[in-house]
Amino acid sequence: MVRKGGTRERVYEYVRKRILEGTPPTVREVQRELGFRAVQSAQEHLDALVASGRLEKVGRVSRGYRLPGSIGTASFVPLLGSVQAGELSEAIENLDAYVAVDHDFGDRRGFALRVRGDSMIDAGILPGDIVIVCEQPHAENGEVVVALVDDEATVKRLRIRDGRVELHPENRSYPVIVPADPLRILGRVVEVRRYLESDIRPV
Amino acid sequence: MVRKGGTRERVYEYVRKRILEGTPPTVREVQRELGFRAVQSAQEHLDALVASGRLEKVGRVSRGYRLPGSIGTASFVPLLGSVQAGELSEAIENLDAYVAVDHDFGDRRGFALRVRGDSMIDAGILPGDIVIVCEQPHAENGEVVVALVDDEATVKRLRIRDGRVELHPENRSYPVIVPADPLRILGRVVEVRRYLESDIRPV
DNA sequence: TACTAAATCAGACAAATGTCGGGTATACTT
DNA sequence: AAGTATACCCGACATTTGTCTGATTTAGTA
Repeated sequence: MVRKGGTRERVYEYVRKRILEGTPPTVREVQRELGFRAVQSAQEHLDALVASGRLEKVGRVSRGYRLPGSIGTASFVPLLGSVQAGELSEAIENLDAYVAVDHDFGDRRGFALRVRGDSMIDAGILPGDIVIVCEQPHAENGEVVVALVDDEATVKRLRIRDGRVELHPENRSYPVIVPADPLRILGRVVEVRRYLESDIRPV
Repeated sequence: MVRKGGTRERVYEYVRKRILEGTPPTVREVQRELGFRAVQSAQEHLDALVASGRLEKVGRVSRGYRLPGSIGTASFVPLLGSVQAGELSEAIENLDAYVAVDHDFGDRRGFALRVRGDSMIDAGILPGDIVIVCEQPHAENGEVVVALVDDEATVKRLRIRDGRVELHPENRSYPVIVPADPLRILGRVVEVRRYLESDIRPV
């Protein structure tokens, strides 16, 4: 036996690579890749990897191996061109473009929004950028949020001064917004993206 | 038969949903979901969807349905904390963090790099931002590139003036870099990202 | 009505696939 | 020497899965 200690690692590396590529391998594909003459050899390595928590397994279905903790399972969130009034759900329903995210939204939903205007340019958020948003009705002081102002979604930094809620643009040319009505927050921005060349490819 | 015209669409929606969730369905899973009493019913819808180009199929393996054009098949690129000298390949080998991208790199490889310094701040690239890079040895005038300067990777905009190559920061506090030796370009920046809260989750 | 095309169903087969019981060899421990 | 754990192998079985042939139903049309 020339290489013994490294076999387990090679199995893991191969499975991980296949999962990240989008197609978890079958047990026999692992067997062939590693050169085992018995299925059981691959199976035992996989079992051991699952037992040690480095892999997870969903039922006894084919290609059922995953990376733990939903890691590596990129999800897609809908890209909304614009959001108006309270039609967030409807806007999400009708959209046909998605962007891949590796963010974990937990119980909440996520969506993406294309930024209009340069009111956040000093925060490095340029017109045309895409923000990834975690849908939630509340946010804390200092967080960048998507809020409804005049029935249109806008990206601003939330400030709370003396118990009063303000929306601060990060551009000296724009005024601070002090909402008269209770502010409707659509979500909190968790990521900013800029595609420098290719368009977003609709999924 | 109450709903007939919509069945094809329902099959497509289901398959797409499953693919985006990371696990393409088997033919019989489609059958069960749609309530068909025959496998063939699901099979024919799938064949039709493939024939019309709305789905793609890889060989006669299980769970072999994909969205066309590698769309929806998010891949992961390695996140490099720093790149020095010519050790790009080695740096990629050793990394343990990945970020999900929906960019299509074609034949080329992609990687991600954390930006140091504020030399590109006027281009909306802040310190700590992550750039997604398409590995390529050449770039065109005006493109943002990752290049080796003093054996360290740096992000700058490439300018070609009178046949001379220059690296322009987008921050008036920094000088234009005019490389003495032939410039070594690691790749072209195709995307800029900023995670506002959570750390990158290692994959 | 007769014809046609599409959709669905019925049944089946071969290959792929997950799983299991038991065997062999090696290294290490007691 | 005996025991034990690990890694690997052999053969096999039941499901799952992709695929095929043919029949039935339904809707539309000449």
